[in-house]
Amino acid sequence: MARVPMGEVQPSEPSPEASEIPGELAERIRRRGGRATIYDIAELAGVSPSTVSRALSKPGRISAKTEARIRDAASRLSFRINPMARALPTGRSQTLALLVADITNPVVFGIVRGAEHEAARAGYTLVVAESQESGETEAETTSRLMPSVDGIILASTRLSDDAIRLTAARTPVVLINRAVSEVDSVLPDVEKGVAELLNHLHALGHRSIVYLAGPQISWVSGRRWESLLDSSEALGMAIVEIGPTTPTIDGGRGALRRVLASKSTAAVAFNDLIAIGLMQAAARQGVEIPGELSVAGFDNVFGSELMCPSVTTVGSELEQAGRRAVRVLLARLGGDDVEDASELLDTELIVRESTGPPRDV
Amino acid sequence: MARVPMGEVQPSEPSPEASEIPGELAERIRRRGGRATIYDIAELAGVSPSTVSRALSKPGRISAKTEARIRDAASRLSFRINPMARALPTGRSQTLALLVADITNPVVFGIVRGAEHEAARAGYTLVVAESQESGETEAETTSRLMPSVDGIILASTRLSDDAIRLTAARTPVVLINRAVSEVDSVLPDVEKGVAELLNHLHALGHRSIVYLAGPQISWVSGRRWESLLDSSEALGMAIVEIGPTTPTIDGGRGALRRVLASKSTAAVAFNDLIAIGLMQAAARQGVEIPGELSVAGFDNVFGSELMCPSVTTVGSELEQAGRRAVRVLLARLGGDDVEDASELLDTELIVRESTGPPRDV
DNA sequence: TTGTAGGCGTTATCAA
DNA sequence: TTGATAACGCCTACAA
Repeated sequence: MARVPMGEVQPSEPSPEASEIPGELAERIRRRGGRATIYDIAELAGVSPSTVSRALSKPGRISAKTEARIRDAASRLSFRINPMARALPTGRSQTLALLVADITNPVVFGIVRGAEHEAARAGYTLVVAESQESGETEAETTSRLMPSVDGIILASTRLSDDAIRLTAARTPVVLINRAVSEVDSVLPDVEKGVAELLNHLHALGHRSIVYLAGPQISWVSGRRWESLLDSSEALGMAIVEIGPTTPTIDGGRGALRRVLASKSTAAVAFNDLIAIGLMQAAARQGVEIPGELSVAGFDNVFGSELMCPSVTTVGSELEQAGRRAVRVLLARLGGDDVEDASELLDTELIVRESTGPPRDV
Repeated sequence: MARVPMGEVQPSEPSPEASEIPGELAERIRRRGGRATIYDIAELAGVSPSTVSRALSKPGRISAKTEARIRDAASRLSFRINPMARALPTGRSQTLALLVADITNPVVFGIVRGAEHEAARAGYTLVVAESQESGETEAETTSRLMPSVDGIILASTRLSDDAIRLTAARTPVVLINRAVSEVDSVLPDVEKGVAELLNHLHALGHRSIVYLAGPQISWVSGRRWESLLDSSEALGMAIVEIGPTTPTIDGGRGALRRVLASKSTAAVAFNDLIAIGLMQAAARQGVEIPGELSVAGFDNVFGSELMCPSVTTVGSELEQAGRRAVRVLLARLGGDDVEDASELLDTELIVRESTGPPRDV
């Protein structure tokens, strides 16, 4: 805080004790837009640029005194390392990409938040991009992003297994909600939640179920169907799959007729959005829920609780999925062992108002 | 598609007609991880690297024939420019940052989507980060991101005017939902929507209103309050402001008691989330909505329509806000005139079920 | 522990 | 129109 009066010191002779920056240096930095480089620090601290580089990037491999002097100089110049300049020799941008099918789908909020926080915690930056449910857009976006990120997280990807393996061969990839051999993935324990759901429906008295599938290309939709099939067989319930459906509220709205046509007493939708749409259409047509039709969804999305009746759903740990995907990616990048990559994320049934006993039982 | 049989041509002599790559070159590229550089293209096309650079970055300033040859070579090597390498001399990363207070707040979905699409359309990458409603985190994130982006969009920022001006002085900044002199911003036409809302409430018979404010630091909350004040004065209605409240469902839940204590017949919440929380708390306490209390929110967030009763709200063009913020930023970067930056985004009242005539009128 | 020198892939300046 | 050549800011052998 003590300011040295101008002119009392020779500005040309930098004195490490004074909190003042030689005019010439200051001028040079100013002209450069205020951004100091390691050369400036080196000059101010009276060492070589490489020493500065070492001090800043791998602390400890340098004499404590020198390091302190360098840190001091760096902060006096409010130095911020230039990520691009660092990325050039290292090939590392400290950036991760997260690709989602639809940014406005509430399912991704949790994933994005978890991933962003975990990335920031590790000093990484997260780029979020949207494929709009299109494999083509996704492929394009992926290859556009690839050169500038160190790794990619594919959430609910619409790519083919081969396409995924191909990009995984060029850059580290972690999948969320999709399994492909040889590629890391973060998966929910679908079986558990589905079993809970079907037990619930069975206990209510339902014996026939219709599964309203998501997009044809959706791997999760397939998984959920398989699980439902297993569970319903075990319980001796009838089940049919109809679809595919766009995984949006609109998609759900358009599917009511086919659902009713199945004469099932309960409908399980691929996700909450579809379930909500289905319920809205039902309300409009005077179909009582859950009296005439029980409805359940997946994901425990924001809004499923607000809906009336509120939506019974199989929730999973979205935020956790995002966090773990980043951790797995960083572990790969660091050459570390990939943690519990194969461990499934917990999943659980959340019973709300959209499921109840079938009227005619 | 016609493949030249191996060995029929001298691999050392690249022939532009053949779709084949000299072994030595291919080998070098392979060793580098498959990523070709402009040097590789230069070699393959028989020109100098600088010519390649020109051909690829500013098409037209080169002979058509040479350019074609270069493009051909580039695609044969499936060349992708290295963004970091380009960023070094130009100082441009082709990346924009979008800072939001809370990623899981549905208000931001639209903004993020609009911004992401507009950015992608212009060949830019969008980085999304969250400040978690904290000015400190926001300042830190901003300065962390600053060196690696060409511009920053601050949506619902929690920074002080001075802090904003300071960062705007170092890097292009566009504000969404916040006005600060000398800084570009994208703003909604608050007055219009608020006037519509108060006219609606007045017509229903309400004469006393309570405004449940958002965070103290929220500029929008202040703007909304000012507007409400203006409109209610004009209509001769009583109005009081209470708060501040966390702009979440939980925040709204906790505010019911104070709202009821005001004895107003209608509550206007800072945003839909607060309105929803308020309504949930009311339902739990048996307070009938809209019979005993009318409730309205802002933003027309996903979920406000699902809630029951569904929420009357003042909606604004979120996606449009994101798009325009990016456009303004890019215009600044390009030195172009900033378009309709001062033009306000439309805002409109969406009447739903949470507002109705007060019971005792 | 520190400094020297060369390279990362691109753009930009200046000649040719 | 094209080609050398020198940045851009940092990292990293290698040498001292």
